[in-house]
Amino acid sequence: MLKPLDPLLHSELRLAIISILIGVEDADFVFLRKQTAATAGNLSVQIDKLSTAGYIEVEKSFVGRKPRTLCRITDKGREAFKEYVEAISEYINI
Amino acid sequence: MLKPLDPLLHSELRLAIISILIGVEDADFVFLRKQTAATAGNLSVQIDKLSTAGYIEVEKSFVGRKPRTLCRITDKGREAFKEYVEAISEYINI
DNA sequence: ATAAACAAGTTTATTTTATAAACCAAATTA
DNA sequence: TAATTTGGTTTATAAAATAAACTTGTTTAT
Repeated sequence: MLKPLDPLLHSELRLAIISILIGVEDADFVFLRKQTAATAGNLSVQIDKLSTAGYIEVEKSFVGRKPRTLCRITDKGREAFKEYVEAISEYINI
Repeated sequence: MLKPLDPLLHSELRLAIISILIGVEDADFVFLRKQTAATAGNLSVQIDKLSTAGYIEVEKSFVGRKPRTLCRITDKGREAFKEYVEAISEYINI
């Protein structure tokens, strides 16, 4: 039987966010927006879901006088991603 | 930029169906139901979507007096699956 | 100095999906 | 012959994704 797919990660935008964050120390909202080409609203919502689940940490600050939202993957997020990769591999490895 | 994920395949149950069908000549409703552990209603709906999209062919007949719904992947479905695998690989290959 | 445009998000509303529950017709079993 | 099972479909509900509208503050042009 195929492994179930973590619904939090089985979402195009959230998976893209995690995929980006896993390769870098951290990334801010503006960078994620450019990389994913998502609308700001959608990105905001999905960052929130990942943060609520504890898959990423979000740090809000100001750079000069502009707000800045920094995102970083957590150990829990890394582990969830690893499991997701294992699971989906079953589906795509014939 | 990450490739977009075909929304028709980026669904746990539809992906499972295609994943199964790609490895066999054909499979019937009962078999798919056992393999996926999906409810009959959900399976019925998702088979319909894949069929409407031309990703699978559905052949209804009777065996003795019991109805039988046979599913088989099409070339279009095979091609879509191949592209989906290429796309999602970008997300999961760190 | 002030109006217009832009930046960085958030909130709310709408659309789309997924899923389950209810249903149906025919066959089988008790 | 009544109840249950089989093999589904249809309809209703819950959840998700997405877009549109809004907010707060900043920069630019007049």
